[in-house]
Amino acid sequence: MSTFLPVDEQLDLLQKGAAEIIRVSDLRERLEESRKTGRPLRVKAGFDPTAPDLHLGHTVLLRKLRHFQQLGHTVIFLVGDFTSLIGDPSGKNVTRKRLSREEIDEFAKTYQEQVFKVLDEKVTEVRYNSEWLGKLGYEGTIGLASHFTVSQMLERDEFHKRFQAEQPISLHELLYPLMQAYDSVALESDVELGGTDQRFNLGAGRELQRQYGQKPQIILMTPIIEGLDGVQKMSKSLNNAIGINEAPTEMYGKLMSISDELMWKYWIFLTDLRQSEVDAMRADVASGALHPMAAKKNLARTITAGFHGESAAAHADDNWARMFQQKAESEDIEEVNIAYADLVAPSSGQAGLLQIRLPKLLVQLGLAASGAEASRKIAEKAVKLDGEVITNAALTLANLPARLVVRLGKRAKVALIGSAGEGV
RNA sequence: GCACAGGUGGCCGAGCGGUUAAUGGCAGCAGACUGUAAAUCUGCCGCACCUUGCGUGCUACGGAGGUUCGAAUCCUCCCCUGUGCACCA
Repeated sequence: MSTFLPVDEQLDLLQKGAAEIIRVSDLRERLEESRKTGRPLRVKAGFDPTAPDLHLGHTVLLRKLRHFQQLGHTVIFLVGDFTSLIGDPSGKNVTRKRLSREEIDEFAKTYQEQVFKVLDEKVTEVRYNSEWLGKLGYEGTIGLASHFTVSQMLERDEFHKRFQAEQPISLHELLYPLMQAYDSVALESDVELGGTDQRFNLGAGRELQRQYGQKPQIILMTPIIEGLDGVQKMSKSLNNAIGINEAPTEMYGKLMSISDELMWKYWIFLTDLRQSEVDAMRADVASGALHPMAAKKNLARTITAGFHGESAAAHADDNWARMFQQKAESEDIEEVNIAYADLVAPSSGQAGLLQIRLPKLLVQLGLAASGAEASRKIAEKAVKLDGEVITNAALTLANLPARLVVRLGKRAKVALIGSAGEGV
């Protein structure tokens, strides 16, 4: 049953956008064997069910998994629930609290909802590593640990750097690579995918499989892509990420804000275009045949459509053009109901005058983090009310149920100020 | 357990008794510029209040006390990190 594509075609797709494959020749060999016997490859990728808020950086890996699925191989979505069960006090989080079974299930569920925006749910095998790690016990753990030496562990760049910098390394952190490696043994994986930052852990899997008499898995590493700033890796905590659950207009707008240089990477890692197609487009921009902004709009639209559909992407496209190219207000800015009482100065409640404090309004709208910050922004002439720059913190309203378009920098919101306690 | 070196604002890192809400750098925000950007330049970058003033008050340099007119800076105890030594059923 040779339902698999010729090996060269499979390799062409799989190699696109991969940072590194260990080793390509092994992958070819294994693909040939699979095609001959009709046995799909078992392709594993692990996920911690702790931060179920995926961004485009995560989708680089997911897209690659999807490619394996498209070629008919078996993708195993491995939930690393065991590490969460025992609690992980690593890094700066002093003590990440130990999660309950229910919490893990909840996280895993929301994780999968997001993952299956890219992966095909019907053909994905979902597994939990507590299935085998939970049974290992102390004895099993020691046995596992005996396969590695301390200096092997310290070869890991992360550990090495921390050791050199006299930063703390908790003992249990050394055990995580072992657990991940054992996952590969338990699943008898043919291929494991991970980010380039996972190199060490992925390699540990190969090593351990060899010691357990299995053929070592092939490693396919996907690059860590830069976030909106174009320098640091995309990460929610660095505030440079595009979440896959973000609204179409947000997603589109953020994509438009990346640098031209970064755009080409996004084309390769976040769309299905082949390398040759991207190269062609890049040549067109270089020659002046294609405006870089047009290429970027196309990118923003393509990616947005992948998560929200064509019509939502088209709408985001129009909206962006109106907001930034024509400098008009967005069609669908968020409206926020605010109680009048929350906007007046606590001390001077002047009767008759509908006077409010603008800083309070900005805070209520979420446009400023604090009143002090809002006051500064007003002084900087960064705040616009219905299109007019405002420099005075005190604001008198004409009548009470009021509607104001408030803009601070790039962001704008509509304030609906109600009369009494509870908004409009 | 002992010794030594450290713990400063989101991060890195100065300051080591007083014009210090605390030099710099990074990150962030805003303005200008532009093709939306990026790069560059400029301003801001603890919180609250209003009289928006080079205003008033509060909070802040691991924690708790203490010395002093005055402490991030000196003392005591405690907590945490690293390094070395010791110990190790």
